[in-house]
Amino acid sequence: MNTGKRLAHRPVDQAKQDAILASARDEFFEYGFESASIERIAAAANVSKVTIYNHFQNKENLFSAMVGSECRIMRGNLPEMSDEEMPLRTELVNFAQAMMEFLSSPDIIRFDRRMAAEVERHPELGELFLNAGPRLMQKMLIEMLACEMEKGKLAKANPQEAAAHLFGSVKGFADVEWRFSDPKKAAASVTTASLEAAIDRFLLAYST
Amino acid sequence: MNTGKRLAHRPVDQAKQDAILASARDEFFEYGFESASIERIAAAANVSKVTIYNHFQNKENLFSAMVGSECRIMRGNLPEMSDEEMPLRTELVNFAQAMMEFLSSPDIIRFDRRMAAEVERHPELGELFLNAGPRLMQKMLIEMLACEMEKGKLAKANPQEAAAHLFGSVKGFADVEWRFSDPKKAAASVTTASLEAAIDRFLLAYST
DNA sequence: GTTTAATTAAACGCTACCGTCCAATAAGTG
DNA sequence: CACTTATTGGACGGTAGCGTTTAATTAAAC
Repeated sequence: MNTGKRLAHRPVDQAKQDAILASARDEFFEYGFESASIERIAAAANVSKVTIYNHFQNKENLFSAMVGSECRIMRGNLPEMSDEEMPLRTELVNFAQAMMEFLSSPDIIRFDRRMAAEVERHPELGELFLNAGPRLMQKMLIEMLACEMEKGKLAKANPQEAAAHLFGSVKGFADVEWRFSDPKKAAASVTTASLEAAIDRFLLAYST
Repeated sequence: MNTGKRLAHRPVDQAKQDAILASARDEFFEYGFESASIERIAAAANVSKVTIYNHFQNKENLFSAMVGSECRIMRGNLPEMSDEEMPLRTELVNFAQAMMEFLSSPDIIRFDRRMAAEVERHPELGELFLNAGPRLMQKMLIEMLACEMEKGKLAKANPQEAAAHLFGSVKGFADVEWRFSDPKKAAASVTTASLEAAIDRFLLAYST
């Protein structure tokens, strides 16, 4: 009796799978879904085209798998709340800083730019992305603010709204510039000072 | 002697030019630059392929011309400040409302989604878009707030920063949802109440 | 060493599009 | 009318990619 494993076979080469997904990411992000070439992906991954088709059936599946994989990675890299007790302002500044650094990183911007276009043809991947990134960050922020309201450090208010105000104020016009201009130039425009100014205005608006 | 006009010729059919640009917009926005088909554009515009090449030389030029044309249109549709005197809060709410309606319109979202992707390959078009839309709106807001600060209705502060805070607070998380989820669903989430809440917090943070 | 499945290289038929060329026609001006 | 230019349809060579097939090779399990 065997335990469900097939008995004699050559196992899948996991390294190749990873290489395929990585090449697929580069190719799809560079050219977009429609004009990405599976043959280039295969070549870049040092893999036969047939191997790709064996595992992913077609372009759609490969793209979905790639996006899923990238979402998992992004999820793991999300900025986290620190556990230590610290003054509210410090806590907010730290979070805002981590958030802006994350959002302005080249990988995220590339992901953002390309996914925005592909969502029209792949709506379900838009939801996947939202749930793996933006909505998670939103939830973290909401809980954090709700907690501070509970503790009386912030005026009682709708934490969902407060999170939107904080998040939005900190971003300001920056994200638009990131998306449509040279990210390097745009990223430089976010200074610690401008970030702290946003936090301070927020604290003023939500002071007890 | 003639005035620079050539004397005997068949004039360009302007209606055809417009049809070409309109079809180009639909095609490029639907498929992206790389996999848009000039032959489909020609067919959709009821025009011969040669006519397109006569006027736009190649795909790049056609794309640029289309984006330029769309930017001109967008510029004309930007929400404007009303001239009438009215209470500050009313003024801000009106502007915010117009802004959100503009930003969440299907045309703008489509434009935004596609341009984000194409900017990597056409950086100059990103600048064109920024200057025709976002940066203009930013400038309007800055001037408006600077003016109110001058009048003493708002606390003296950096108007550039204040504009970022106002703009960001009003948008909140909405634009992310617009871009990656079904715009119809997402647009519904922006209520007058949430909009007024943002304005009121802003007024609190910048009260004199 | 035998068996089984993973992987490969090469080629195939098919479809699509780019950018160009040509000969024919249409629509205005003088 | 004659003239000039815009526009057309069709065809062309060249490139490129998809998804499939085939026959051969490889790597592990037994």
